[in-house]
Amino acid sequence: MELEKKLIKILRNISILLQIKGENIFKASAYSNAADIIEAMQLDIAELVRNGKLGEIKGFGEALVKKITEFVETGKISFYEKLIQEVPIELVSITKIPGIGPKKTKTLFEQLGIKSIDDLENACLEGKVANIKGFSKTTQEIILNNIQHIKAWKGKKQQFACFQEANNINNLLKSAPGVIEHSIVGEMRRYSEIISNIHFLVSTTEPNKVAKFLQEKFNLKYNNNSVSFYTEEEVSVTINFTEPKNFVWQLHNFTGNKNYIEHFANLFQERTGNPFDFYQFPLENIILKREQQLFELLNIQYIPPELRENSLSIFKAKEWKIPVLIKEKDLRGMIHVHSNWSDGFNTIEQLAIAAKNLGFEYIVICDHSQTAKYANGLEPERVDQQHKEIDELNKKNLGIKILKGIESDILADGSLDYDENTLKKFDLVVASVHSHFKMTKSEMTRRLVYAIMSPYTHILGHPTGRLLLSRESYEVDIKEIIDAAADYGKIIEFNANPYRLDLPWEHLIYAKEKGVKISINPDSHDINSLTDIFYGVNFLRKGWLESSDVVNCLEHDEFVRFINSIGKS
DNA sequence: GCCGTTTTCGGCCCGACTGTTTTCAGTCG
Repeated sequence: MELEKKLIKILRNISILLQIKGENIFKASAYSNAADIIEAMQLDIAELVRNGKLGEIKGFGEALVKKITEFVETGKISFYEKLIQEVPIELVSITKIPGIGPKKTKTLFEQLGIKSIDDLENACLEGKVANIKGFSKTTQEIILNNIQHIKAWKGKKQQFACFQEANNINNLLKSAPGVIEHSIVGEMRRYSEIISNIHFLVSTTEPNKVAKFLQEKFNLKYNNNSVSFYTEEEVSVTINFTEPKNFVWQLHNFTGNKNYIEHFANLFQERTGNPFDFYQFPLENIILKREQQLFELLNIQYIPPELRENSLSIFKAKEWKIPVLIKEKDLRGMIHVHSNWSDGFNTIEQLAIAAKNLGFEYIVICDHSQTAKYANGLEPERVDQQHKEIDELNKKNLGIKILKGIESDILADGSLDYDENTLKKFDLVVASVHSHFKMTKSEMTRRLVYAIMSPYTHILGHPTGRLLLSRESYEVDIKEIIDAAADYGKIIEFNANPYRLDLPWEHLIYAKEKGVKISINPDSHDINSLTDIFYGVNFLRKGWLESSDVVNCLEHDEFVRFINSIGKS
């Protein structure tokens, strides 16, 4: 997939550069659209070029086929090479700043020669941006503010975006001379949503040998007991070395975060009478073979790595009250999936069969509602047509039940996107915010509570609206939202899209406390990302959820009964 | 640039918000 990744990036760059150049927007979109298709459908580009089948895929015309063929054969696209001579490639980074699109980027470049985010920051600080026509002091301040956000996000990645690199390093350590044992630790092992450092622990008696081996692959810094370096994707990596006798001890200590370790250290001291030492296991007569032994030694329950964030897990482990956390195989229902009726790539039948093959008993299709024009949302007439298709598919007995859902926009006033007659037709309604993000906290909270109160709402979709490392949550009192869901017996979504992971795990803990049921939903737009639901389970675990907290774990008939009971009381 | 076709070029992606205008261009979902 390396080839495709490179191509996707080039196509997206072409799209942005053409827009900066002032080309027809539809021409520019053709490139980003092609990139989206390659990504969503996981196309094997080299194979398609070889059999001459690329042109048969919708969205790939003569020009794109020619350029992509050139790319497969030479690794380059001459059109692109020429384009970046005309428009500096660095300008793409400026369009990533919220509120700055291609036109403003062009103006900034032409008038002030701004090419990079650093240039732009300096120009703002010098007050030059406010002097350009079309900009103002307020805009300048907003830009500066947004640059601060982007800088704070630099060097960080979403957890899933680090899998490949962590895996590569893992494989490398497997074959490295001198490595006795090794494990991932830190944020990755805890399943943090955002990763700032990929961290490994290596058991070895010959740290120099291991370091030398790694030195051949990476440009690294070597201190006594660790090496650090950056990957090609600019993620920081640390590898700590330890003597075999301290491996399990350090595995535990490098996994927990600071707050957890502080509380663990106190407990260790209290229960063993020995001072806590981060690197050396203080009890000389015991050799730890597994982490479990450590918890047994303190006479507390085993704490899974994803819970080692703070004192809560230690407190509960002392009381032996850590629950059996949800597992992938507990899931039975696939909820909130988009088909090609709105902005998805696959037909309902393809989605249903794919979900069945992943082991699911039922799937709830939730396309966009009518206000979401940009996503080809369904007007009431198309809702009827879609329901007819679902009825027919269900008659075919595909081996999976298909339910009629909708992802209804929550309008600015908190109402849903259809009249009652239409709303009654759905088996399930996910209500989500897709517009009017900039409201005051109290206005947004009132809006969401109003949507929760609707007798037709079953699930509140992506409750905070955050996009990891690109958009903050909108202003909302999330506790009040969870309280309202508890009061009205409504479900809250955990959106398993790897860029969302919304509701955040900290709030899942509160939702569980209040008895609110959670629905884990992939919000997928193609068959490949249905598996995001499995990725999401890790974060439900991080939020202390058990299978009994999650509606997707209900078998079909129970699920339908449960859904039907909502809003009727 | 792609698509679909009354096959050779017009439509495609709409509407709301924002900030800067004084009637609208640019951005975003």
